[in-house]
Amino acid sequence: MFIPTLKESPADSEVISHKLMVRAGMIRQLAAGIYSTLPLGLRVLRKVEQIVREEMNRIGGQEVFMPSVQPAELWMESGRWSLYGKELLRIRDRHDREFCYGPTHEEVITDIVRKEIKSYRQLPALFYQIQTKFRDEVRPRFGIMRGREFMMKDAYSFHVSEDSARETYQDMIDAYSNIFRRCGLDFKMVEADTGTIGGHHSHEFVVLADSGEDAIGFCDSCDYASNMEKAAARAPAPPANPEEPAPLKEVSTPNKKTVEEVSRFLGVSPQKILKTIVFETDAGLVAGLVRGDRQVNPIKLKNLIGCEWLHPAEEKAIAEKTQAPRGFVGPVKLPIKIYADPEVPLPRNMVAGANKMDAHYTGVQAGRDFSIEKTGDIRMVEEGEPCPKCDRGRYKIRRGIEVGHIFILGTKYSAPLKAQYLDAQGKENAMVMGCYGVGVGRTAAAAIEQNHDEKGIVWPLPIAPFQAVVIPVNYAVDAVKDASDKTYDTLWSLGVETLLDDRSDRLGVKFNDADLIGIPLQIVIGPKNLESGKIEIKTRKTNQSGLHDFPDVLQKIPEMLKGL
RNA sequence: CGGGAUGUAGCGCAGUUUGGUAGCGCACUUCGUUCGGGACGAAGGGGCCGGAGGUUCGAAUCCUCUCAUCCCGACCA
Repeated sequence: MFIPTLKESPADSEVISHKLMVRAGMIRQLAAGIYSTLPLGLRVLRKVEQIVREEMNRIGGQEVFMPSVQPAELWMESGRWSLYGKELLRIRDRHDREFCYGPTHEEVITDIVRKEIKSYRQLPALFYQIQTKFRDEVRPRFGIMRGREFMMKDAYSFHVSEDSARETYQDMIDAYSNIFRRCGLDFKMVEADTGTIGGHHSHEFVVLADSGEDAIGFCDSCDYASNMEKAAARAPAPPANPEEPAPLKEVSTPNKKTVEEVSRFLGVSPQKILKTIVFETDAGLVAGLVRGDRQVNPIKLKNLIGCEWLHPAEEKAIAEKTQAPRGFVGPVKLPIKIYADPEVPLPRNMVAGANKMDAHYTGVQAGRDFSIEKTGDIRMVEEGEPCPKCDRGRYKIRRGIEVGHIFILGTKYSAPLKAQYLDAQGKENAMVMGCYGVGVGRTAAAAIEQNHDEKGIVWPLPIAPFQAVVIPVNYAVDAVKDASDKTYDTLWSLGVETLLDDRSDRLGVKFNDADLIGIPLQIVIGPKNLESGKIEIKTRKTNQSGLHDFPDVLQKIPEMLKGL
């Protein structure tokens, strides 16, 4: 088998899974975020795929295979042709017709279903596929973990009702839990924002790893867990001793722009300063107001406003509306809508920018000095703060790799694409949809992140490319060759996927490569042990080895594997 | 898309400051000796120094442009 291992990691790799996949001869890079999968790597992907298939089939999923190249019209119909942005790789054919390389397949599956499924009697329906997707990521990185082209399982369900969708959603939760458990992963299911896919109910499956790109918050006491995009803050308790309202007063704060500078200059704690961040949105400029020691969570803010998009406003746009440079913006007499965190309107005297250069107000009171358009949780939560769900828990914040994401979409696609069914009363309704993704390559990479040591990969048995590797000490010695070949053949006949290292390299090379590619069981066959009828069996994970009778032990190997 | 860095043999790198026609380690080929944890010796093969243009008698080296890749940030199922 072609397994081009490397002693040194390529210079352009950063995370451990990327280094090890390249070193183990699983993948090679072709362009930024685009990888070829070599034989060993493919065997792992196929293992993950097979587990996914089994779990999808178990809950009634039917496998399909949809085109990777999709016509623009379909995307225009759903509205995403203009919404999706540069991440969508757009291409033209020879007739100058527009297409895209599919980043996901809601449009295509919905097109199939709207044409073929007409009656409530045909619902619910659940389809899935395992396909290569392309998303033209701004910055691909971390090897196969954040590639532009990647293998993904995507599933789509169609229902007559929200309740029905929720049933399938629950099935998916079970299936996904099985998938990631079977892949040997330590994962968490967390509440998530729906992002550009849309919908209103969503969970991510996240593998805890320091190299992960997602931050997640979870309770150290109950089962609450959420992506930091969404992690809820517990409603603030009103202060025990409300402060006597002080008059609004302007104070000079020359060149004090940051919360920290103002806090030090005026001798007030950051908690008593109002942080005013101006955002540009499709609904115009808005201000997000949080306590000085907090951070605005733009996604929560966007959801509170109910707008399509939002980003921090340019200095120029701020100046036009407020006559104040950044750092001196405040809510008092601010001519734009104010959205505030619940910590803001508590009865306290606050400090805020005076909307003019080098000045702040003290004694600011929400309600009296400015009015709030809408109050809601719009801040980032922090490590150690109280859990929003239970009374005892505290937030923990960790990084993780998103390996699965499930959504209830509602009618976001079925309505514009007119995927309708006739109900029992003969009335037309839009189907309720759900969609469910698993990053296949990312799951394999995540498994490496969680299962490796200084020598290389330590594959969990279910996704190991092979279960055993036969290492002849010297394949040129007839007795060793015969015993090795016999072991190899016997193991395959016993259903053990086995690799035979028949290279003429020195033993050390073979051992090191075997450790690197992480096959769970190493079977070492050498002339000395063979003379006394023994072979050596070593487990990769524990590095423990023992001598066993040859060939009798071969029959016991399937049993030994079960114990791993 | 902003900031930073790097492109020299299959891989990892030196050489660039101070211009003189390319080197080291690993890998590869051949021979010999080795052979239970990345062997040793000898002899070899392989690079128009990312690309284009310019300066110069002469450019891997200096200048301009360009492309690629990586890192940080912004963004993101």
